[in-house]
Amino acid sequence: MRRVYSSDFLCNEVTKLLMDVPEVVVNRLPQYVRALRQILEDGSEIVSSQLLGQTLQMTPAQIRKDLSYFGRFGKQGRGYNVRYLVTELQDILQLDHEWNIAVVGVGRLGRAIISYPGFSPEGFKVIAAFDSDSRQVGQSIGGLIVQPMDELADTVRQKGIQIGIVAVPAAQASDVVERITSCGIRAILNYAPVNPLVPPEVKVRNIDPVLSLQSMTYYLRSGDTGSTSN
Amino acid sequence: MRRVYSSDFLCNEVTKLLMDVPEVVVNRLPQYVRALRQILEDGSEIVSSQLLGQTLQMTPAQIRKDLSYFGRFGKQGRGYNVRYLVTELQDILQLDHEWNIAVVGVGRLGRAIISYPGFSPEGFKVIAAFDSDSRQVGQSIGGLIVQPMDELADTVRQKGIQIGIVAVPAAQASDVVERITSCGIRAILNYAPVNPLVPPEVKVRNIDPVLSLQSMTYYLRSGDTGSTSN
DNA sequence: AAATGTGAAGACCTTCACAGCA
DNA sequence: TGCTGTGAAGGTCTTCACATTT
Repeated sequence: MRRVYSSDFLCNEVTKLLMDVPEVVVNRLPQYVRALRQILEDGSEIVSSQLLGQTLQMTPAQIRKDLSYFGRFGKQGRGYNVRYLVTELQDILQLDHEWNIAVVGVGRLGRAIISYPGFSPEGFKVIAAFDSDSRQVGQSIGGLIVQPMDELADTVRQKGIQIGIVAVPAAQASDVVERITSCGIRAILNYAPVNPLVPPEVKVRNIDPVLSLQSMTYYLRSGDTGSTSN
Repeated sequence: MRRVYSSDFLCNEVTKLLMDVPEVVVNRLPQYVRALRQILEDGSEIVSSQLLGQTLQMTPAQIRKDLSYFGRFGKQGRGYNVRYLVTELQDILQLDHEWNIAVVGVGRLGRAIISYPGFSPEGFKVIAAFDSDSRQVGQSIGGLIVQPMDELADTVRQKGIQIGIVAVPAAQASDVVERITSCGIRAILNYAPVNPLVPPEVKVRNIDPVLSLQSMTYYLRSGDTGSTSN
């Protein structure tokens, strides 16, 4: 009944990519890429899960298990070829592509994002800016002319924009996210202090420093470092 | 056999606070606070876990379980008194305090953080700024005079600074985190693209938009929305 | 009747430990 | 020998489902 190639066929790398990989695992891959690039810069061509784990404060087992979702990149007894592993992970994450980004909202925060020099070396290009405030429209920010919101859909299509960054006040955020997703954009980096509702095919990452601070203050109880005196 | 007060005594709120609450639970509390404040503004005095769950895209069971780590705040058959629940959660998270913050690194990013208007309404006050570059020292940014790094320890002590924000380049981040923690600071918001190693009593929250983008691109595979054609 | 609080069950993720290979 | 890749075990978090209370 079972055909000769079925086992290998079902387990090749293409199929692995289509398998359900836990999202926590995917979220760690960029950290691996960053650490591996650093290790390469420091002159090592080979790395063990042990050593990589020390660098990233993770257990070697977790790293091996994570990588095993995508293929068999190591050599038993030796470790991983750093150069090879980096390129594989970059492929998996599609970091070889260039990604075009539109920023919506050009207030203080939006301007800082547009001028942030850390995106473009990683292949993330902010190539359009939008604002609903007509006084902002037409202004030049970091080489971009601010466009009105009703040009969003056309520009996304014409310029091949795949990622949206939301930098508008909380009150407008849900509407803006709705407009962005209805243009077919499936990845949103959201700086507004709301957790927008999106269709299941859309990924959102929220960046919210106030929430981060508010969860840390829980642990800032006076002299206590975790031990109790019974 | 069972003494009248024993159960209540062992389960009072002080004891609950000392129990080990999962960190994921603590991380959700600020979201509850934000949503509850909004609900209050919208005019509701009572809310059910059902309704709160809809707002936050969480299951009602999760909300009830999370809250149960800290006390019994609801009334069966009625729901939660919003005003009461907000104040309880604010107490738990210590959001009634004012928290003093030092920003280290006054480059583009550090300046944006110092001038960010979203911290202070939430009780987070940036009251000092430091930089290792002597050309920055002495400059005024958002009303703060940039200080040299060797004044860090004294200023932290004198001004009662409890939180540090790191906004320096990756290469300096580990050193800066080390200096900050050695001043006794136990909460760090890190904008540098590294995951610094800290003693167990120190909490770090990393804010790294590039990592967020790099994990989303994994999912941006062409027309596929998750279904396979067999 | 309606909604909480919570043990128990289930899902998910991490770690272990070892077979297998260089 | 040394290190990977991986089933199995262990641990953590989420969800279920219902007794309980208003």
